Amino acid sequence: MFARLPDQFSFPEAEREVLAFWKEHDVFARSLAQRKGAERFVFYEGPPTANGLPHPGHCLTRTIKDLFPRYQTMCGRLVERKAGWDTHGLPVEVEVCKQIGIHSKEEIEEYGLEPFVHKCVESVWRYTREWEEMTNRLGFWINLDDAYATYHQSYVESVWWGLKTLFDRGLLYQGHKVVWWWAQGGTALSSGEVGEGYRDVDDPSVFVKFPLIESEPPAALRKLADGGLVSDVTDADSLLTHLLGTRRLPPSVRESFDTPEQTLRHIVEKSPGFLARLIAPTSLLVWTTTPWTLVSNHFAAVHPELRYALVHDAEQGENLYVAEDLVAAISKKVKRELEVLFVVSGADLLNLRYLPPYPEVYHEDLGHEQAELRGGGVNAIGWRVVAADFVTIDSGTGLVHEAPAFGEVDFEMLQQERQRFKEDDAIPLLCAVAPNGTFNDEAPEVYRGRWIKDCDKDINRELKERTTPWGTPLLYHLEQYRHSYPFCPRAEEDALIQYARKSWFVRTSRFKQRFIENNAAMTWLPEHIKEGRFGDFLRNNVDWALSRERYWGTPLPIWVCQESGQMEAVGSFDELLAKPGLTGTEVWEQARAARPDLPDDLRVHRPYIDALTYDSPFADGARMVRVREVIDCWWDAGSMPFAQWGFPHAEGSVQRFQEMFPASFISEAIDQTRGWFYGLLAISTLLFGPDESGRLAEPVRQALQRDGDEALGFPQPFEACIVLGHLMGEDGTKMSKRLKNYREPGYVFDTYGADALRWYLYSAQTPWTSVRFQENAIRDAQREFLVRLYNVFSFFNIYANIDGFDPRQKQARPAAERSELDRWILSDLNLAIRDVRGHLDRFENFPAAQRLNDFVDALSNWYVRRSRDRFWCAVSGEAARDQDKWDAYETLYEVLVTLSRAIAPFTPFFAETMHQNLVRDIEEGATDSVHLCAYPTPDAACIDVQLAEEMNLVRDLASLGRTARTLAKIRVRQPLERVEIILANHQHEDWLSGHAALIAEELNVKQVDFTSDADHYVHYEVKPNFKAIGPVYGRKAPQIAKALQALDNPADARRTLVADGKLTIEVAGETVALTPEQVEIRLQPREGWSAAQGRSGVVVLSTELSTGLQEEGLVRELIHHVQTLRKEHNLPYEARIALFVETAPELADVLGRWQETLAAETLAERVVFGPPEAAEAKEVSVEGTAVRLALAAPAVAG
RNA sequence: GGGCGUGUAGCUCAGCUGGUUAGAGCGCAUCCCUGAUAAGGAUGAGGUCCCAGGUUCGAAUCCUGGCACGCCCA
Repeated sequence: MFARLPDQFSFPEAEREVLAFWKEHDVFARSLAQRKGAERFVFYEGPPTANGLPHPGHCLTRTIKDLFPRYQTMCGRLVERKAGWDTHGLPVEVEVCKQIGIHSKEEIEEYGLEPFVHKCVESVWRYTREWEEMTNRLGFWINLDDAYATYHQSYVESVWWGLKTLFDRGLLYQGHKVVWWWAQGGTALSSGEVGEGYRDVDDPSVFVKFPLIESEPPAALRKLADGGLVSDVTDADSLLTHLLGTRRLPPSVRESFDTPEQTLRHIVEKSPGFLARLIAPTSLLVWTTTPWTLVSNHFAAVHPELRYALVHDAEQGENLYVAEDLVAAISKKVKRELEVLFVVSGADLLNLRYLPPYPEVYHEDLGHEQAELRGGGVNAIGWRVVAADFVTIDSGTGLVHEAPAFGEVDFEMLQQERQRFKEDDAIPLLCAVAPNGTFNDEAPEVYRGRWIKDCDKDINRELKERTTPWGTPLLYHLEQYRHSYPFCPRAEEDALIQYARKSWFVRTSRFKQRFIENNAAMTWLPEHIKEGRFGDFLRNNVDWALSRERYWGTPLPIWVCQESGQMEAVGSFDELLAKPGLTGTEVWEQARAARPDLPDDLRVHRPYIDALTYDSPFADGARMVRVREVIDCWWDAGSMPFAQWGFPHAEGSVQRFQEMFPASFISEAIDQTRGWFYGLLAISTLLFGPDESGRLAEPVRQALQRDGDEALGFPQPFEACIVLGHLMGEDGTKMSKRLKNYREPGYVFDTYGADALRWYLYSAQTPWTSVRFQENAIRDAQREFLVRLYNVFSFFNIYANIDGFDPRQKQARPAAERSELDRWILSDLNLAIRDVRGHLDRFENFPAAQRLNDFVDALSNWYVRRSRDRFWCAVSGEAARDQDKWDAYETLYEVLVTLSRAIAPFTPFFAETMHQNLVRDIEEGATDSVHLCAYPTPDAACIDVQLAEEMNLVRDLASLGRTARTLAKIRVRQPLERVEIILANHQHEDWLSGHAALIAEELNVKQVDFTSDADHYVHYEVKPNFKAIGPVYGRKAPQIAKALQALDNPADARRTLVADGKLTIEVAGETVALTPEQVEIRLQPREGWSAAQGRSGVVVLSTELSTGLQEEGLVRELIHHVQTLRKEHNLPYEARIALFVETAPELADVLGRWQETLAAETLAERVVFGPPEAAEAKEVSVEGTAVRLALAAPAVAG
């Protein structure tokens, strides 16, 4: 006996039982132990932060993360799953600040670094319990007891080891990073803070000349400009070369004419005085809204693809380069005509050299200095034109003044420029401003010590006074410009500035090529991430800004000599403790004595680590002091492949790391592209890959005891990654606690269960879709799959028990000998398993779930429905019939057992419920849990593709028959004499003829005929199969279509095609022979027939009703009413009744003749024609005739 | 401001290596079943595949531009 399923099955309740079962039997641990020594499938857990409550988005991540490890485990692999927590960084600090009601860095320091850090470490675990509860309830199997946490000492030391390795490899350096800087407060602001403080303000908009440095025009050219004759010129070519070299002509000009003389003549004769204007002195016209940054000018930027005009200003007798599209606007501003001499592209202007407004400031360094380029050759290190694609023509001149210290994009431009040079520090960073926002000693003396913005006016005045070498003022135009600009949200009068701060960087850009190579080997879902968002990010790689001027994070393990400024990195805590003359350990000891509950891990954190100083190896008597920065918490997360094991310090960590690298599979949401995904790739490539000379880092070779230099596990560091979309609220906007526009996970678990949520997330859309998280969508997904499957399961449960089916008895025949329906469902089961495995092997949960859904639909709506009679009929003793019954039970049993395993990774709870009921309760020594079973393997012997095709045809024809009935308004209850089926394709006709009974029963007809010549029922349409014709006939395809449409007699054409295997038609004077594959025959029922057409053919209904059929229809109708009445009376289905029927004599007469059927179908022991005796009667209508019906217990009536 | 993605039925989403009847579920309408039963099933209506150009014999699918939304970076 199978345990009877409850009358009211509750998924959430059943799931809680399953949870208890898993716990009691330690199933997760056993699923791992069982695979000991097996091939590994490596999973990395991207650490979430536990200082906020988990929401549905986290459920999505964990749902996807759970599926593939479960599946791979069932496929025989060992899939260890170590949990992890991200515990450092700004989010934690912000949370703590909120808690104690403070805001700024100053306030934190006032509050005290030590108590602040204590609060941080407490805050880290604030919602751990909720996270663990969600994880467990969702059925996400991961080892939470052995979780890594980024603040643990062993983790921190691993990160230190990595950083020291990079430091020693010269990959960690101090540089600059541009931040929004509150100068008065001396601190950088986060983007969120900056966003709060935008206001509209007026700033000066300055158009200033940068005079080009160029050689004097040759005398001959001047002579020509003064009216000389081209015929007198001896060397036209050199004159042209000069004009081209000084960008006075577009590069293409030489090609326009045959000889240099002709070219020159063309220029001279263009207009009177044209050459004279052309060779006038020239400036770049540059635009800025921050005059104070002009002091630190380094470059002028153009967009290489924009067009720039050289215009002549007759009033000042000089030329200017401006963007062509802005000439008119500038001309309007200065209220005079500007003659466009010619136009070039921005690319043509690159590397032109100019004199900046304040050349004296940096003259020594920049004036003439050049440096070697990586690709050979040299270039000036400043004061020249560079390319930048952020230059626009929205305003200004199309040429932008660049002071990289004061603009993020400008600084990035500098970094890219720097990469072109051999020496990393060939180009300096010019910065005439001190951190407090005043000009420093690099600025002209008059400005030093003054707040920069206050100097704008004086600088503008000075620009009027300063002149070009030919004596015109540098300032070309000045106006006010209204735009939005950020101010400090805490000190509203203080404008923020973008300002380059010293910062530590990792030289990732050196490894760009290796990142790209590693990425090329990875599998991304969806695919576009690979070359799109992620690939783009890699191609535009800039060095990783590692350090943060904050408090709660992995301390940057670099100590500086206070005398010499030399530095060294420290790779572990022990290494630090062993340093000569180490002092400061007492600070931690005292803190610990005062608060014994402080975790040991804190001793590697600020402020305790800052207290540790030691003797400098670089200068006698000097001390080594740690730099104050902590590191970006993304670096922590990206270090997890080795840091989760405490590699290489912790015992056994070297082996663990090697076993578990690289990952086979990871998955997180799209926002992790530049976070965790990049972190993993960058850190492992830098650390475990070869450097430029192809060598592995020495500490890595040591730790791994390797002699060779081959990279570790390629591709690094993960093979496949599913990038998830974001879940949105019910209303399509971002989920918001405040708006309450989504259901909490707990509510979903309690109402529908974890399986329902999981199935919804797997089956409703591809996982990268940004989808609305809607309660009814979860309910629908549950109904469509889980409830439907439950019904089949429950159906089996009821009847198997009634008939005493016992799978151990092996009463069924071998599958190959069972009925066609059995073989069909077993075939489809195996096909489904083959498909699902294929999808899951490729990490495609959505099509896999769809396939399972389709299978359950076929099982419920065709197999069980068509098999009902086999289950219902009583055990008869008639051998063949009983055998068929046992076959059916065995088939359904096998299907359900296999299915429970196939769905186990998706809906682990319900799969377990099925397994317990169907297998474990029944068989002695059966596997305890479905999750300890092997994933089903498709059995090729069971797969019958032709049968599947044929059964689909039957289902399709049945559906067409129902359509025809609906169109004819004849309900299925009314039996009909026959249907005729005209197939579009006769391939399966023989087989179908053998299954006419099935169709007949499904359509409630007495007879099914297959008609091949049915011209009187249908007309034919011969259509081209474009997919086959297109590639062969190309542009003739539409003509063929036309010719086919114009066929006089499509029916004949069809016959020809069937008989000859080809159809010959005339197309544009040519003869074209089409094969059956190249055309498609469509059938249309002719008018006057009750018929329906589909792709497979036409089903024609015979609608004539003989008296017998009519009567049978009336009886079925009455039976329907009686059954409804039975239900209204809540009668148990086996209850016997007495039936009273009071109606017109004609109908009573008919019913009388069918009394036996009537009585049998309604379980009536007595049928009385006449007024009801006791019970109240119900008025119904049978085909328009009134009937009074009543039921009574047979005894009462007796 | 830049990059990437998305836009398909009333709703939520598939499809999109180009092929002429564009799919599913829900909802809706009509109906069936009443021995899986506070379930189950059938049938139908419903679509300018965001807009405008282009490539092609042929575009929801490829290209360009625009609009809207989202994400990331500013």
